[in-house]
Amino acid sequence: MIELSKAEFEVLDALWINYPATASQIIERLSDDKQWHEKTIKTLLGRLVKKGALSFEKEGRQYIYMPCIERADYTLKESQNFIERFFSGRIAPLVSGFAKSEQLSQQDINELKKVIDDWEKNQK
Amino acid sequence: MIELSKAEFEVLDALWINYPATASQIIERLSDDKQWHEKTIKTLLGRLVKKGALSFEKEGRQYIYMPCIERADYTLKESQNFIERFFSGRIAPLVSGFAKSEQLSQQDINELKKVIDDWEKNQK
DNA sequence: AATTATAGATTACAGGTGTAGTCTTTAATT
DNA sequence: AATTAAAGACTACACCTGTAATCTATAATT
Repeated sequence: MIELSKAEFEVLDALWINYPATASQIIERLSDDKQWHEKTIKTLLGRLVKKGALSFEKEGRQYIYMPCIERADYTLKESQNFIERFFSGRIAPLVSGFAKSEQLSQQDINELKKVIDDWEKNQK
Repeated sequence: MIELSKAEFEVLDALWINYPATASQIIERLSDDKQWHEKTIKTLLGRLVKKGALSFEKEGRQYIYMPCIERADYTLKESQNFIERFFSGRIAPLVSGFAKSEQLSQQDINELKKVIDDWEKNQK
């Protein structure tokens, strides 16, 4: 699996919003939340290309970037990894930890119920 | 929050199994799963002390280590952090990702239902 | 008492990461 | 055509991390 650092992930995340996109567009998108220097983002784009998470095509003197991996795939793998490391691979203890510390809203509960519901329908 | 590396967490995790404990006991516990050199584990213990995750008392020429933080607290914070970074702070999309990729067993579902049940009882 | 073994302290070192600055090339502007 | 500006390439550098090896002090053994 491709391993991304936190900062690299955030750059890729900005691309996932809408792609293909140029470096300037990505920099623009990130400028709301982050105080990153343009050069910093360019460095991260380069590292993402090197790691195989992005590809690009030349257009004039700019690059047009495209993700090579899907967000859902990446986050699923990270989630599995996380749950393995901290909860021996079981998901309920994670949710239970949230419940115990009052981190769950009624909306979370409703959404979780729906996930369970859909899962059960799928079993039949 | 105290930030631990993966390796540091695993050492602390071995201490959480049962504490207080000496370095040798921790090394012993880790030897089943890990091929770590004794020196490596000592280094990690030192870093954990420096980060404030462990304390110790001298006993003869050994140290007796104690965790300064609880596992549940640490994993809860890591979980919040994780879910914030990857799922904008919402937990259901994580579970949903597992469901979609057939990562959920009937047991997981049962456990999740119980968590929801307990949560609802607690609301009344 | 002298020697040895062992615990912890200190040092090492390469690769990853956050965070840019400088260099080079080429498109755009004067 | 000459100059400037901007894109990407390359370089930098300190701190973190994994993974130990060496140094130092002291408890244990001969």
